[in-house]
Amino acid sequence: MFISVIPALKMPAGHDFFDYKLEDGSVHVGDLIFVPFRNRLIPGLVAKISPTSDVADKAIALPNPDKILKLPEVIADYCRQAAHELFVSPATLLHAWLRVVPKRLSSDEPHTPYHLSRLPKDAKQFEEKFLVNRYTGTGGLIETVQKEQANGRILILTPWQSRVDYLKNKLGCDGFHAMTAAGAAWKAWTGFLAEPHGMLVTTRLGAWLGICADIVIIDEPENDDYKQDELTPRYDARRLAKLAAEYNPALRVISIGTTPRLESAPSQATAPKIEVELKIEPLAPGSRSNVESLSARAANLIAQSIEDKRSVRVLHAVGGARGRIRCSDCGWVMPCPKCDYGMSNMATHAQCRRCGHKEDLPLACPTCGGPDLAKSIIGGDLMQKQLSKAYPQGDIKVLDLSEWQLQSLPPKSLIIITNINSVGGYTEDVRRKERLVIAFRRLASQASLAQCELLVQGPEDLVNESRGWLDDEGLKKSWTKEFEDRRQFGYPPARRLVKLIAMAKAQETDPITVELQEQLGQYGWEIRGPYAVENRPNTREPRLAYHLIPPPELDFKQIIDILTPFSSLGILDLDPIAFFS
DNA sequence: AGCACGCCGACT
DNA sequence: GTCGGCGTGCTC
Repeated sequence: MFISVIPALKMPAGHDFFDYKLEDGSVHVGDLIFVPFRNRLIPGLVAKISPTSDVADKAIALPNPDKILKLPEVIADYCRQAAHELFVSPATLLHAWLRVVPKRLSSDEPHTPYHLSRLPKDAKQFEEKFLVNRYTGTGGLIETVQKEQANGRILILTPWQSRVDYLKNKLGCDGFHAMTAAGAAWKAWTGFLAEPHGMLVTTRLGAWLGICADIVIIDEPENDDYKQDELTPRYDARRLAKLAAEYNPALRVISIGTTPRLESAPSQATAPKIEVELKIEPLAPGSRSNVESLSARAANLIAQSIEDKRSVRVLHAVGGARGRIRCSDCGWVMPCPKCDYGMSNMATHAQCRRCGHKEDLPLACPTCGGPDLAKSIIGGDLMQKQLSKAYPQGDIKVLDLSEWQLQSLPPKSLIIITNINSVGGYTEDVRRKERLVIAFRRLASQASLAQCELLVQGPEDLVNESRGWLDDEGLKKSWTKEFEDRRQFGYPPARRLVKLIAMAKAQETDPITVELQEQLGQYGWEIRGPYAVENRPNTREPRLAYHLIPPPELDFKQIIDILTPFSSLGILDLDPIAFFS
């Protein structure tokens, strides 16, 4: 007997199985076992059992292999298909999923996780809900979990680590994310598999476990953070859940969002109206208060709230003391010596927001000798100081975007967004509006649930438009306009755009462009680029990004098959989140 | 001979 | 992607 194994290690695309000769003992497809590879034992997934092997001469003989876990048989095909779509080897994907397998395993006899073989009566495989109160509301996540608990094993996916911790507590179950220690994470997900009615909360990291579940619940599916866009493999947890449902027809996927996504087909979904006391304040030079970045109106509302003994929360995306270290005389900006990005003034030191590098604060401008290096937007720490001084008796907190995720809003407080432009986080221009609308609706929902008053400052056109985003009609209008813009410039979701990232320096006649033009251009593909990837730490190799736009008649499968031979050129991404980096 | 380094190809 | 083998060239 020969067994074909997917080893859990990084390996270039093109490699599929490694065969071993089974001398005695029994294994099944889906078993996770230890196999000898080079000079070590590594975990591997049994993907095929066959009496013959094409590489019988190379196959190492295995006497009774050590079993780690038993997983459902279908996981082998699921892993191979997902790897195929991602242009990586199944081995690389399995390695990314399993991460660290403990050296010492518990002595329990492993058993295959049981799951349903068909959909429960009257259940739909895909359900989509849109709610302002996604967690504790009627039909919300917590109610859904309680209702479905009897129906099998439930995997809950959420975009952020802080949400994992929040939902774990709310639901009283286990969970893990990238910051969970390896042993604890292993225990969490293997424990989930051991229990037929298990519950687990995780981020995109654990999305593959959906293939072992009966129900996957996706929290805030409109959030881009479901997509790993920095490392390989660049998988999208939402796609993995959908693929798992194709391989396990009994798997149900329930999505609970607040804002329908900008999609390639006009969405039929209705966005729930967010009822919130919204005040908008266009940023104008004349309306400053004595606190930088806050308008006179904001200051008035703060004073009023303090008087009424209400809390105040200010969302300000810039951290530290100053966003940049900029000379007020000549405009010099302190660059990071490592990656050239502008450094931020963190009060005690200068720090690069991109690569984290720290430096001493300069005393004067190295170009002109000017002493004032504070000509830049105020940071949250300095704003907090100014506010605490102005309103010493009030409960005022200035929070940046990441702190905001960890805080719950005091009921009936005053919420101030210093600049609506910053709530979507850092994004390339193409997707700025989309991210902004989704983030704004999320913030407005939070404010609505805590019955807060919301003051939004920002550029006049944006703050004026923002009120419309709160209801379905205004949102559809914005999405229609946004979709039309994307169509005009040939960006997703209006057109499919495949990103290729290659390790190469820009040069006059680029060999990759020549190859792509020759091989794809003549079949109706449009090739754009290369674009030099900016802001790379100078210790890293330079990279080039290309856009490959397939002719519209090709479907997803055909595109993958055509592009597979090009995967050796670099990283291919069928569904990129960022286009130029 | 002993060692560092870099290139190349195989890994079952 | 990673590791080991092997050739090269430097030093003792």
